Amino acid sequence: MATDDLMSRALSALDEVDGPMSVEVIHRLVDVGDATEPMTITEVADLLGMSPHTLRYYERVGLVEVGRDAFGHRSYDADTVRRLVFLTRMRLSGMAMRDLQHYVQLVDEGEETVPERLDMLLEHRDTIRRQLKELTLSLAATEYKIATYGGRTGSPQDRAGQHEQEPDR
Amino acid sequence: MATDDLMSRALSALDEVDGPMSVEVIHRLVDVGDATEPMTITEVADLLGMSPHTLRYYERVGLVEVGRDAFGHRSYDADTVRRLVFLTRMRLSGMAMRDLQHYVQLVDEGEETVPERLDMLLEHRDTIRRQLKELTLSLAATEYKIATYGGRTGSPQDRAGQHEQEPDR
DNA sequence: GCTTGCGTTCGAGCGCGCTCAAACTCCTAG
DNA sequence: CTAGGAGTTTGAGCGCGCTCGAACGCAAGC
Repeated sequence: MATDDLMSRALSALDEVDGPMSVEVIHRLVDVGDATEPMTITEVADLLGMSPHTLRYYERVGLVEVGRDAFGHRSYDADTVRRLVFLTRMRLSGMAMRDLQHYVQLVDEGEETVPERLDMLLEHRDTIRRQLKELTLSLAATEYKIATYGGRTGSPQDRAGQHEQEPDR
Repeated sequence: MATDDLMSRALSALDEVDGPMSVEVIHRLVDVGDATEPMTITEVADLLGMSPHTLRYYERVGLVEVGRDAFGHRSYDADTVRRLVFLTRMRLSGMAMRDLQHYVQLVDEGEETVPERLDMLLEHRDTIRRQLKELTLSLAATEYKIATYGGRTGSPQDRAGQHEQEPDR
């Protein structure tokens, strides 16, 4: 999955984020750069864990419009950064570029598209939930196999159910 | 993510799977076709939610060896199916084909590669855990935006924290 | 005997999401 | 004055994981 790419990049930056899912965390997701100075492309790239190349690409395909400063360099204002944070979140959870393009098009069309946007979000929420299920199953399978190999999983139910039946083949 | 592809296929089949993560569930993951008759390619494809094309492709790249019956048709025995179930689980959780190829090569090399296999699994377990974190964040962001749009999320903390600050832009 | 269906092999093609190279502009520091 | 560094545009290229088409084989049913 190309999502995988994005994901793996984002994951490295995630290691220290732990603790409870709180409103505060959600705000970190949504309110980056709240009423702050415009940012350069590399600053935004660093913030989002992506390359300037990718940011230009997102602009090219119409996901964001970005202003220029006096030198012709891109200047990302707070709103644009917020949108990019949102888009990155959606990408990370597997929403296709195609769908994101559709979504921002709806946004540009105005308030009467809110219901359709809502539908997209609801559907995507379900997709994420299913992904969570799948991943949880994969995690269980992985830990199961780790257990059959006799490894310390570091998980709660560590040494449970090793009845030696040749892990692989 | 190409993983996305596989995932989305698998997800549709997942809708009815609910309830607690139990040993029973894990066994469903690992012990499909326990000591049963060999299966045809389409049977296995249906079981795994993938196409016969993809199964042939997996064989081509060396992930499995598959015997033939009297007609030259592929015949998947229980061990092979088990391996495919495992491989599919790993793919679904984002392990690269390259890594899976390496893994099965290690399996073929024998018992002395168990430590390296274990390392791979431990690392992959961590990857899955990070993905779960990421997805959880994305889910929160999605639900937050749904809330700002005034939609019923169907989630516990539905109408919490709508302070109207234009969802998008 | 001929069609239908399910399988085979082989190589090529494709969609996605980036990723990069080349040639260029502009500003700043030494 | 020159060199370095950060940015720009455009179009092309790439890696991944399938996915497909074409030509063929074999068996069962009408």
